[in-house]
Amino acid sequence: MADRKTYYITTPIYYPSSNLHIGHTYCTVMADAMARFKRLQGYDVRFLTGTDEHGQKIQTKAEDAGLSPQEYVDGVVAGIKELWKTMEISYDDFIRTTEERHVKRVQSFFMKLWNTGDIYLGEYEGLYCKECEAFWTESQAKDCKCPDCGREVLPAKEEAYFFRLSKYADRLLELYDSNPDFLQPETRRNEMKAFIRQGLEDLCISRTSFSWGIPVPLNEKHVIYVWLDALTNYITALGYSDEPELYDKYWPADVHLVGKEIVRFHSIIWPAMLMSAELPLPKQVLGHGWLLLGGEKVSKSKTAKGNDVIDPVVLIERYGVDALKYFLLREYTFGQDGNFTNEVMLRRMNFDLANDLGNLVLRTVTMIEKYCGGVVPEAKTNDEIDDDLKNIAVSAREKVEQNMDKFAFSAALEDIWTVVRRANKYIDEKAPWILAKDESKKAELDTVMKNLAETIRIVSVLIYPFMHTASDEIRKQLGLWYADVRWEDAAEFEMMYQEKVKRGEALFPRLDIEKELAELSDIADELAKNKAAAEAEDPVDKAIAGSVPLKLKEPIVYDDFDKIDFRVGTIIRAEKHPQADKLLVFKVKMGSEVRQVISGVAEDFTPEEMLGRKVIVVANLKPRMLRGLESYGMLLFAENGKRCEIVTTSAPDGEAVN
RNA sequence: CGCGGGGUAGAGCAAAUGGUAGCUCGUCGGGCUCAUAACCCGGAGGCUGGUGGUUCAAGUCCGCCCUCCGCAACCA
Repeated sequence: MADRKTYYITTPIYYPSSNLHIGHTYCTVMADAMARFKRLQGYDVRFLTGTDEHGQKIQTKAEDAGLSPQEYVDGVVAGIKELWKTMEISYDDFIRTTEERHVKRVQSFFMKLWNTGDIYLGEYEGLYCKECEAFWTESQAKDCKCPDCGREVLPAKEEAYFFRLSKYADRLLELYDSNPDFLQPETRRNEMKAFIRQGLEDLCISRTSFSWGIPVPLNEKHVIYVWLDALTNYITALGYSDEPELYDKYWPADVHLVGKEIVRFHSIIWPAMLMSAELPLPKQVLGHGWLLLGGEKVSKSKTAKGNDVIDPVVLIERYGVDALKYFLLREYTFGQDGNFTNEVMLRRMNFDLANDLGNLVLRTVTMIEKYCGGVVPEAKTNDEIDDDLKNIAVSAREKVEQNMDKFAFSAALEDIWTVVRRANKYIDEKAPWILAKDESKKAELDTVMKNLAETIRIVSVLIYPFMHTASDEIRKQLGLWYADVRWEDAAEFEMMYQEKVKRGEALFPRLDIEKELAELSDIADELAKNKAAAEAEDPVDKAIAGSVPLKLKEPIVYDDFDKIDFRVGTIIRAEKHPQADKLLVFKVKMGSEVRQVISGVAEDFTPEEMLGRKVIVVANLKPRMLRGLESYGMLLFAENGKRCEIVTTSAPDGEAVN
């Protein structure tokens, strides 16, 4: 057998600092669909995913949890693998950067770059937090405060190895220009070009400030810092440097599928390192967009936001893997950000899957059972409508291929759905229930049933890369259980003969969207609570996790706040208002000025209790008459409707409060 | 002047190399009863953010303006 063409596709290796969310799922689902598509087309596919397990953050997290870093990542990685199993991700290899095969090959790659002279020892300068023993960049450490502990960070230096990234700027620009496909979509390429033009600095590739990493071969004080460790996974997983069989077969990769935020690393650092090592470059880097929640980026710390449940496991339990995959691939256009809400998801599932596809299969199988004794008949007639259906069904395959070549999953699925919709329309045009009433129309009725069966068979092939379980179920119902799914069959119309159909359960049950929304909302609340309970070792973290937003008045801007003049004062006289039960009349000394302020706190405090107390006064409030006496300001109290506390301070009288 | 991306029917999104602005949902009206209250047909609804240019022709190319949003070296 002649060697089949190979296809090597990768996802990023994910950072297991906690469980993965719908965004990671989105990326991996795309890679999986592509891998399955290429396999169906006959390619020899290799699909790699994995985890990037080293670094400061992991080390710290593990310490907090009282585990060794390895124990910690083992736990998280087990969860990730479980998720991919649930999602039916068909990866061929899962690489962990803590595996021996990776460690030794990274060291070998490091030495390769060292020997070319592209690595040198220098000094890393950054903002250092002593407490956390971590370096931060200026943008991370806002206002010179450590983003983790909030303490001050100070400029510091440490010895570090550097890679001569700057040397490759011109070659990278040339790569983009001579090979526009290398980096897609185009907007990402423009960004990278601009980034390179503003000047590349050499890249720090080692650290001494933490130890959870791969040791630098020449110098055990250092561990290899993120990029050289992580990016090389794409070749170490293939056996680079010591087991050439897979490497020779699959490298260079056809596609590195990555999120837009790490395009830079894959399209600048990675090719530069490969150039230095004189290895072939991947054929393509594709940067996809993000799923947004209410316009914000999804983050690992959220399993749900508002009412939207974004824990893929929950969604799969309720709606199934196929429905979730379909939604992710159909709803969003590759490369662009898209908004995730429960509602758009449920609508997609209902309209496309339940109403269009599921219903088509059901009504067809039902009619074949009813009108043809459950056996797919032969086509004995033909007219223009039949031809139109056949043409649309048979020509979809090529359109899907064209769109898949561009990673336009959404458009590819749309192509498939034009077939589904045409089939539904075909039923309406042919009205088989009328044909069935007239014995003389039996031949035409048979044709309709046969053509529908063939069309659905084609659909079952076309959707296979996206929803193989649904595809299998359709084929089972059509009596095609005996036949393998073959891509080329999607271009053939006459393939079925006397298959025995069998009506099954609804492929995609129709969802009551209102009801689902309400239930998902409850689940979101539940998840938030569980999360708070489960994760809280540190009482502050617990508080943060359990935090529920306060119900507040309309937001104000700083200028509004700045208009208020708060002053510190001392109550030097306190007495009851002669004409009001609830009011106390105070004389408040604020530095040079003494003024009268009336407060409605007579039910909470006696004049004696208030005398001599330090208070905070809203000093520029317009004076107001209260039962015949003027009040020149207000005092601050904390209150909950029942009980009242003075807001106080020990600062000198007259001072401004901000 | 840091870099970059958007602004298209009520909503959410599409529109290689410029050539009658499409899709899904919603809405209004109709059809059908095989089917998961589903399916099919038709209508209404857009000066494609604004403005000035290039062109026989601009959502698409160029200038300026308004506006929303990402990124700035460990978040898919």
